[in-house]
Amino acid sequence: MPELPEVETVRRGLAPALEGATIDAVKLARPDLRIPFPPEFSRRLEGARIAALTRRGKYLVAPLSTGESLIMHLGMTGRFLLPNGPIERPGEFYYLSPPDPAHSHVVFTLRSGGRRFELVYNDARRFGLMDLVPSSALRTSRHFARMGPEPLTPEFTAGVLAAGLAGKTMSIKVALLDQRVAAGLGNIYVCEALHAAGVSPKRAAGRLGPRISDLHAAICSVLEAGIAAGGSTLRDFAAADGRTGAFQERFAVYDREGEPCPACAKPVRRIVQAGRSTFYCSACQR
DNA sequence: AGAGCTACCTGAAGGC
DNA sequence: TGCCTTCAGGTAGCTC
Repeated sequence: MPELPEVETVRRGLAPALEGATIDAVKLARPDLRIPFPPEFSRRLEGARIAALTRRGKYLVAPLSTGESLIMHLGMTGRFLLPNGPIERPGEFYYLSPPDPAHSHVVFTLRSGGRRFELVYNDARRFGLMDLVPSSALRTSRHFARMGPEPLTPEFTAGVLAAGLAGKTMSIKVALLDQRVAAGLGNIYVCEALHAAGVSPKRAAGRLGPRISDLHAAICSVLEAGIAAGGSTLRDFAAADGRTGAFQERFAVYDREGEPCPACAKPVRRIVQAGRSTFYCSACQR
C-alpha cells in the first residue's frame, strides 16, 4: 500500500502523539513480521523516550533516548492505529473497515503528558518489518546502506537521477522501482511520474537523454501532490487519524486501464513489467 | 554487475 | 452459494 506520500502521511499523523512519548510496554503477538524482531526487542524499547518520528524512503525512523532508533516499514498492508490515542475523538474507528485483530502484531503502550494510550501495528500480509539499530549507524544499516537519494530534498537533482540511471538497459519503469535509484517510489507514483513526464515506461533507463529533467520534475511534483492530498487510498489505506487519502481520485493512469488518458483521451493501457502492472498512455508517453 | 524470477503472506474480487 | 484463479501499494535472495 504505502509509498513515500502514504508513509509521509502516516508520519505526520503519528508524530504529534509519539514525539516526546515514553514507551511503557511492547507486546508482540508473534516473533516476526517479514523478518524476525531483533533480540530482546521489547526490553530494548521499554522505558525509552521517542525523540522524533522521521522518514527515509518508505521507512519510518524513531530515534530513541537509548541511543537506538526504531525502524519501521509498512510493507504492503501495514497500518498503525491509535485506538484510544490522543486524538480528538478517541474511540472513533478510523478505518474504512475494522482491521482484523488477528493481524495486530505489535501493541505499544505509550505515556505522554500523564496520559497512557496504545499504538497498534496491524499488517495482514506481514510484509512490514521493525528493527532496532544504533542511531549513529543508521546510514550504514542494512536497510539504508544502499538506499538512493531522498526525493524532495536538495540532494535529489536531475543530475543525481541521471547518474543513478546511467548505463542501465532495463526499462525506466523497472529502474525507478529500485530504491537505490531514488528512495520511496513505488508502482503508483512511478506510473504517474512517467505519464506526467511523457516518458514511455518501456524506454531504456540509461537512454533518457535531456528528458531526464522532465522526469526529475515529474517525480517531485507527483510526490508533492500525493503528500498534499494525504496519500492515496486504494483498498484500505488511511492516515493515523483515519482520514483516507484523496490522491487516487487524481491518478492519470494508475489503475485506469481502458479509461481515457486525461491529456489526450486515448485509452490507458496496462502491461506487465517485471511481474507488476504498468499503466500508461501510448500516445502521450514516448 | 546486471537482470529476471521466485518467495514471503493474506484477502478481495472476478469467473464459472 | 461456492470453489478456483488472479491480483495487490514491497523487498530480498537466488540464479544465470
